[in-house]
Amino acid sequence: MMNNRQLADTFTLIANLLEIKGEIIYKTLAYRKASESLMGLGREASEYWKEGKLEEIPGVGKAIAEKIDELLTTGKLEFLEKLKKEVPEDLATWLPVPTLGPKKIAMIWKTHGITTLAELEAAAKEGKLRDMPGMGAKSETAILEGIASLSRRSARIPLGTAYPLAMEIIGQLLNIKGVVDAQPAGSLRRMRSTVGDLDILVAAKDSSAVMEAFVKLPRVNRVLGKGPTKSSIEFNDGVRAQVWVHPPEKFGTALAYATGSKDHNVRLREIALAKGLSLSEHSFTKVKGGGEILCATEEQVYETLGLPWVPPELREDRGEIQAAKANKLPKLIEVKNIKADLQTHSNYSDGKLTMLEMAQAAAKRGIKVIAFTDHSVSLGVTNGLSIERHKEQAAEIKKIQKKLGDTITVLHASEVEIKADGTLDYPDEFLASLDLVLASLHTSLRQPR
DNA sequence: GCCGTTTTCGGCCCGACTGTTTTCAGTCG
Ligand SMILES: Nc1nc2c(ncn2[C@H]2C[C@H](O)[C@@H](COP(=O)(O)OP(=O)(O)OP(=O)(O)O)O2)c(=O)[nH]1
Ligand SMILES: [Mg+2]
Repeated sequence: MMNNRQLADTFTLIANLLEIKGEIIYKTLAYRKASESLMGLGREASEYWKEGKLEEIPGVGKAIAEKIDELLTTGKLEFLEKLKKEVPEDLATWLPVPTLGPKKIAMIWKTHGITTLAELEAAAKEGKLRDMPGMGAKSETAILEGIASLSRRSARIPLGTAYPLAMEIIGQLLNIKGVVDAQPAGSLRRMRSTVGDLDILVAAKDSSAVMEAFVKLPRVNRVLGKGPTKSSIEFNDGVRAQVWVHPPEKFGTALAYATGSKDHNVRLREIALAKGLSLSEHSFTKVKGGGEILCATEEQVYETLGLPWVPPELREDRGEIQAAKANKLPKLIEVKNIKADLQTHSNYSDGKLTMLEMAQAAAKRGIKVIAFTDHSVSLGVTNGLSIERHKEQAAEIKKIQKKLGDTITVLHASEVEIKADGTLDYPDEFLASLDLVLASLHTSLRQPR
């Protein structure tokens, strides 16, 4: 049975091949949207299917529902098999090459009859691409550089790695004369768990100094583009970053744009159009008769649209527009709302800090309850605690509690191993003496059900 | 191909940068 990812991959492939084929762009868009929608779906599409409700999935209409049905029933799709015969599947592997899109790919394929990435590289090296219409020596070199960049290109970067990197760049940009503000944008500001690149927005009257400094940052491997409003770079490790510079009086529209997501932006722009306004990163303009509204803050952007400000974390076009319209945006849980940390490891097992250090740090962050859930005895690699050592730990926790008074409540707990036979690591009588017990699996994960 | 309290047909966001081009197409954000 195909899962959502496999279905999504199938529709992305269809979109890619259709685009190379030269199909109506909105049709390819529909397949792409359906694919994205499947990726972000909370439930398996097969469940909708069993209930006969496939068309309730956003972006799925009659035609795509029928294709999902065929894929779930047979595991195959006649439409795609036929399409692959018209447009070789290999061509889709060219799309990740920067500067190559569906139009150029189709032209190169039809002119030279080549389909694999290796053939493309060879053709470019032989100088066979430069004579085609709309192409020249530079575009040929760009393709070769693009192919080379594919191997350098890192996967998406975890937020925890990307955020400090971006803040470091922002720190350097803030030092530049004339820079009023610099903020993380894109998926970084939306706090996605991984980001594809580092997007940064700078407020400054004049952009040239920022652009010059940006492309000369340490460890820049190549400059992908450099203009008066936008520049982008690739670092040696393949990580990409881009910066936009807009004047302070446009910072609101610019930040809304740069924060995205793309789909959220499109929704905002549609709402603007319904009000007779055209929204871009620069401003709102009146569709009839002209006239411009500048927004220095995001609040002004949303206010102009008749919406409350939407937290970046929600800007994914996953229902937040509807919620905003109805004034029913959820109140997000923030770090300051966290009152208890009930899963921690101290240096009693595989943690690095002492319990006192951790309890003090937690108290400093406003946390009211901390539970020490060090590993249990059978997890030897983590220095799991014997019952004897638990007694020491209990005594130490008493001392810590005394020292810290009522600033924080310290609980004596354990992350107890569930062993291969399903039993727990300690006898029930001992578990009953703990304040809290977590049970978890670390070994023998491949047993039959 | 999808979608709809202004539409069941006719729209579907809008602009920057590059390289090629004598005014714009393609790609990308
Ligand atoms: N209006 C509009 N804005 C776009 C479009 N594509 C991208 N943007 C805006 C919103 C994005 O959040 C922002 C940065 O683009 P990115 O490609 O870096 O996307 P994002 O950072 O959201 O995701 P990522 O983790 O980088 O894949 O640019 C578009 O087609 N239209
Ligand atoms: Mg990004």
